Amino acid sequence: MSIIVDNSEAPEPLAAALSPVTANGTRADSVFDLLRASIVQGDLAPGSKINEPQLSKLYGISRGPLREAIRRLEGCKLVEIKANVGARVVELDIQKAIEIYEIREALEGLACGLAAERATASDCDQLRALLARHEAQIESEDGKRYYQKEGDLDFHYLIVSLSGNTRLFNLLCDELYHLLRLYRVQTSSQPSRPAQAFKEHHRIVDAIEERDPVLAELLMRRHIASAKATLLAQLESDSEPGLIAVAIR
Amino acid sequence: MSIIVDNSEAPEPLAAALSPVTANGTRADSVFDLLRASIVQGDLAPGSKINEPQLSKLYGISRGPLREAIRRLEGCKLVEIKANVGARVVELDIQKAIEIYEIREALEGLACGLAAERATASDCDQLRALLARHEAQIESEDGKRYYQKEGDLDFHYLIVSLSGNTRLFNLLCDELYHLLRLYRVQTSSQPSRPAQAFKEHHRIVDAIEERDPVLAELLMRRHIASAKATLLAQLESDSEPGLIAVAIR
DNA sequence: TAGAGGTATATTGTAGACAATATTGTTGAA
DNA sequence: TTCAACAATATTGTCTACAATATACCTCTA
Repeated sequence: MSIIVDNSEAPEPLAAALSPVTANGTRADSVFDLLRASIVQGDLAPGSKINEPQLSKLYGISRGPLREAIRRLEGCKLVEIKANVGARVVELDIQKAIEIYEIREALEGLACGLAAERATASDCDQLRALLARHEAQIESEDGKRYYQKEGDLDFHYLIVSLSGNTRLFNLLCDELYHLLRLYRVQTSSQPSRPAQAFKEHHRIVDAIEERDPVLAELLMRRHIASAKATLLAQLESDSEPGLIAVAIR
Repeated sequence: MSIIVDNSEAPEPLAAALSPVTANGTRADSVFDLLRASIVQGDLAPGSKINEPQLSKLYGISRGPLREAIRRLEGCKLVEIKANVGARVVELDIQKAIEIYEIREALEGLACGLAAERATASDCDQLRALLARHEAQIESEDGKRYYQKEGDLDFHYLIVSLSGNTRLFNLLCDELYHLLRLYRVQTSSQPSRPAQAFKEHHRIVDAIEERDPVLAELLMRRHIASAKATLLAQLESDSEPGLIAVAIR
């Protein structure tokens, strides 16, 4: 599923890597996508330095657009920049995880409530179809892993898009979710509670289908609060500094 | 109150303007602050084009750091960039205002609940002192305007900081609040309901002081929902396209 | 006159070179 | 051996110039 192509010292690595992904846009946009993917997938380790000359040579572009891309990553909180020192990939700690989950609970609760108000019948069909697909996939081992790894975010992604709030969608899907994926890569990510999560997903869709915004919000908040609780429990056992285990649901 | 000094073709306008504000940091950081202030104060009108050569000459810097600053503004949603076309100051419409207030209600509700859990006695004293100052200022006409213009955000600012959630603080105070200020500049901003808002502020502090997170969250959400309702009512009357009136509380 | 086409201009996107700062390594003395 | 000061290196910050694209204007035709 890697977006990045394996370019070993190709003369035009960026152009080669990006033409299939994003034909339009500037180089700064392209390296932003590439860098974000590299960070989220763990190719650029948390805490590691962003070396401008090195990356500039790797991607075959000059440092100008590269620096613009880094600034955007800073806006997404994926890197931290110190003046005259440079950028480092963000490092995750317990505190940050708690903060993000607090925010996520509030925002996804909002999104779920709005979705319950605005979702059409065909939207609900889409949700049901997604859950059915998950159910089918969850039976095979690969599918199970998929569901645990990406399926959950797919579900949340769809609900947020059904909220109809564009800004909320950007906030969650363009910023927070990428950070969550980063957390996943860092964690050993033992399957925590897939069956329970699956059941909760169904109940959330029930509430949306019944046009019950209050219940939908409550269920989503509880769903995410459970994930936070699971996370905190895992953090108790894992005491490795700098590395934290995060349960995504 | 403008931060920008009136530099008519000065040789080092940026250095002159910035030394008192931010001695450290890069030029990109400095122009970011300057540009954000210009946008928020209305010196750069909504919808207007960000002309790089022009601003570069105005601030006495090259386009490199300027472009980095613009990228950061994009991250704050204060400008919108189109590839090969450039950046424009964001234009506000009803839809965007509604979306922002929905998000604000959820996030400030969260912040207020957290503040009720974590605020110390001295924190509560600070809140009381702030309200007392507002009460004193609200009696003079100037103070009244101040309270309407900035005092309210001061109150919300303090509560968010008491939440103890750094990321939430950044999200609200470094991004959303600047947008709200921008809305204020665009609006005729007739004093909407200062007395009512003042009462609501007091009740919110009561709940925080009594360590009642649920009530604190509820009151804050209601407080902001009222502001949203006031806004929508004003939008009914104002039908000028592109210009919207926003009640901040 | 209205519209299409093409040229001229302006603006954005990018590259490369230089300056400023931080980091690293080395030398010397206590 | 350890620490401090200094030199060497590397990296970041910035500027200037050039290429690519979009915009504006102008001409020509129907």
